[in-house]
Amino acid sequence: MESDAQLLNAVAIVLRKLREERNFSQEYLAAEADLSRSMIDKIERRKRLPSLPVLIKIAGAFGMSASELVKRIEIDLNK
Amino acid sequence: MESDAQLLNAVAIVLRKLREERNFSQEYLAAEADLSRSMIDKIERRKRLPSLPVLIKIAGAFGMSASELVKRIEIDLNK
DNA sequence: TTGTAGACTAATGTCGACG
DNA sequence: CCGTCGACATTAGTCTACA
Repeated sequence: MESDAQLLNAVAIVLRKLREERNFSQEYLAAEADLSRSMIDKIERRKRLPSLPVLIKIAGAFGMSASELVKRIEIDLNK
Repeated sequence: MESDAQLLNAVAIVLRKLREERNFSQEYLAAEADLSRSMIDKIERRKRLPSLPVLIKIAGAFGMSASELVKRIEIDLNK
């Protein structure tokens, strides 16, 4: 099953890293991405996996493309 | 909302194109990606948007990375 | 500012069937 | 081989509240 746990982990780590690099609060990021803070929080705590539209929104909030964001997740997955 | 309809459309088009390029049947692709044929069918007919794990599985079945697959979707979105 | 959680709605994904 | 669909289970995502 290639373990969703690993994926949850990678997404959480990448998201938090990007957010902290930019000194974004969860609330600010949520507003920029047009998401609830609850969602950001849950992704970072590995309680939820973002859907494709959410990935795109988050990538947009970070000023990058969704494929770039996914690439970072894949890189983290292979560690 | 950046319209989910456009996204549904782009994903459907990219998936079908890749599948037909490789002469994969829906059933074969579903087996390779460890998904139901129903899911492949629904994505191609814009009834469902794939989640991140599903995107990764489909990309794997096509022998490409998820970021590469997402990139193709983004390219199609910008047309 | 973040972690946590409950209750809820919406969407995803499966199985099985039929044409 | 594909389009379609209903019933169902699972997961994503929101809102609210509290430490």
